[in-house]
Amino acid sequence: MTQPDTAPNEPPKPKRLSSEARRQDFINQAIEFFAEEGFESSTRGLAKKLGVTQPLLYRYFPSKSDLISEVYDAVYVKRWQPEWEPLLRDRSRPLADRLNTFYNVYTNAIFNREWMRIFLFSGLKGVDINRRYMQLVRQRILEPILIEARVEFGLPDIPPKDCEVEFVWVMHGGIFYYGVRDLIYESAISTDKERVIADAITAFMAGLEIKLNRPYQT
Amino acid sequence: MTQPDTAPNEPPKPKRLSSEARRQDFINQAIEFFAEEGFESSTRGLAKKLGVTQPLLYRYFPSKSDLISEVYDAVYVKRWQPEWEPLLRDRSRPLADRLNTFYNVYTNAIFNREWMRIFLFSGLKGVDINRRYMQLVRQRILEPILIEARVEFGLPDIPPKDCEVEFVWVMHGGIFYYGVRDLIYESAISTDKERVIADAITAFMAGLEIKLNRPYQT
DNA sequence: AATTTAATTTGTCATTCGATAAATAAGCAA
DNA sequence: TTGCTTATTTATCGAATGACAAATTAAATT
Repeated sequence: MTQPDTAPNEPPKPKRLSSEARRQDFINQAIEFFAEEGFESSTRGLAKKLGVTQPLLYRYFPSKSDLISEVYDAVYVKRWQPEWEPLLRDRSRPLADRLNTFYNVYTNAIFNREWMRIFLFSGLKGVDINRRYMQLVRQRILEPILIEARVEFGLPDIPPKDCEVEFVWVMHGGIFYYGVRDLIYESAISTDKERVIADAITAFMAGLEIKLNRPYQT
Repeated sequence: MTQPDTAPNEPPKPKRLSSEARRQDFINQAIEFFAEEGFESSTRGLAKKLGVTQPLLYRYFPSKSDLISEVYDAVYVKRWQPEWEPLLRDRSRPLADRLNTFYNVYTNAIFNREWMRIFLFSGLKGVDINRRYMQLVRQRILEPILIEARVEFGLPDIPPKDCEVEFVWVMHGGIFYYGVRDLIYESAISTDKERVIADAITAFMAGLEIKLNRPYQT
């Protein structure tokens, strides 16, 4: 159980975390705290959760809103995986397969209580990073899906129409809202996430084929 | 422009609203206020919007949380229309038609900034009325849709399976999330609500037919 | 061990919060 | 008008809030 504090001739293990590591620890716990209590909750409540006094927070963050910005950054930016887009664009596999894989890994990243609640809280606050996230989803996920679909259906490679993007959004939103029901409202019925995703994609692909093959509609 | 205050031999028009009418006016403005600012916002801010002083609120409502309960009631309960369910069950029309009509009138009722924001705020607070609303949607909308679908597809009339309800939830949630994007995130692309709904229902019906005709899957 | 540096706490501030009591103003009935 | 009732404001309480300065403790360095 016990480990030597340090090997011979090595620098002694610091008893404290580095300033940066401690800061990160504060941010991680702040994610949990604000996700549960909302961003209006007090810095004293957070300090209590951290086991420190409230003024200490101001040693690590200039203000409450700076701390909140770091929380946003840790949740929105750092949990986004760049490999998601190439996964969707891998034409060696049928699009339905790619969609199933993608939505399983994507929801593995975002279907947790902290992420979901922070997303909803920040959306209600109307913060800019929320808007940027929605644009990221559109550009890196939804529009690539439409481009891949046109290729798979043998249709000409023209840019997606707005109402087509909207159609992908509805599928995406349906899956997303399943996560909201599961993790926020705790009212999901089936917890078989893979099955829910597979069914949503089946309907989406069927609907998309109908939709894309009606060129006379705007 | 000017009107006589009262006709002869009629009781004089009261210069003040009745106590109950004033109370209702306060509730209606409180809906706007809390929808925009969140339930954590101060009673002083609300009083300012009402053009009265803050202690006056305590003449009409015993406490802030009582006022909030009245807001919930006005939004969740009083805006629910009982005729929605019979509309879905009207077998003289094809189910896809009924779904289109229903989702157009349903979204007319709930796709407004106040309703949406109050729903999201209360969901994050985990209040009981939110849970009850989700059950209402399931029992009065989603399960009836599944029953009607089985009839239309000529399938035996057995109770809906959980994963089937989940499938309807995903369609419902996709449409709902379109409203969230439009009214909360203000990131909706197309504002042609009817079209978005029609496309969602096309995909849903196609997917549902596939799903219900695979009896060997649980 | 002595000294320096960084981490943390104590104490406190001005402001804002929900709520109450008492004073005032406005409408109504006689 | 006069008196009564209700509506509204003024003044205030205690608690909680974000933030700051100074004092204290603990670790690291010499």
